[in-house]
Amino acid sequence: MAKLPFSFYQHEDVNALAVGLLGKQLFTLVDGELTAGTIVETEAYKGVIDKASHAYGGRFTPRTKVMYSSGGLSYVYLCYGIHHLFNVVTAPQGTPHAVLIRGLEPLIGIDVMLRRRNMEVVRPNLTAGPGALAKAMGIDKLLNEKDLLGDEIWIEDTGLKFNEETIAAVPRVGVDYAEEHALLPWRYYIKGNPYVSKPNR
DNA sequence: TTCTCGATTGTCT
DNA sequence: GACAATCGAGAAA
Repeated sequence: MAKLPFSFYQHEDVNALAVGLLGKQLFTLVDGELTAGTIVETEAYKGVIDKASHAYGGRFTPRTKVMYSSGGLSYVYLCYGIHHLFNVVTAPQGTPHAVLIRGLEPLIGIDVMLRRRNMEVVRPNLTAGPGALAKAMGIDKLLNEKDLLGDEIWIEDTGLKFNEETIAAVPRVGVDYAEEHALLPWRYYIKGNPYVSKPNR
């Protein structure tokens, strides 16, 4: 087991990176409690040319500035005033690409995840969906702008590989406002995995 | 300063 | 299947 190196996050091709993150393991150490899970669903957000991205058109604000940093940082933000969503910042400095983690298969600290989610038994909705998994992993805005090579939140390579035919590429969720970009198949997931989120609507 | 609305989820009908 | 919850970023003034 080894943390993904700095170089992993520097690729310009955010779509390839979103696929590459599938099967990797996301760890958090929050309040002394270790949790981890396998990434089974991601979405690519392609910087300034992507209408669904917060950095579309080169928008540079206090919130989005972390996306312009060199890859390998976390980008956590609050959505709908309720849910924290966790992104991996990618690409070299100046290119605001990011990958949203949407689905996670629990591995370590499942009891901790259940407590954080106020659940009794493990069901797929424990960590299926970006808001749900962030809560289960203890991710909130305090984990924004963290170095993914640090000891609070990081990603490890397990050597797990998937055949191309087990990876689905479909349009992203919840970005209808992005017009023609809403149709781009930049959502990736492991076919058949129960921890893949269900599109609402 | 004020106003609008969202990369969602859980609950109720 | 419809809808409320809830708050801060971003834009306009």
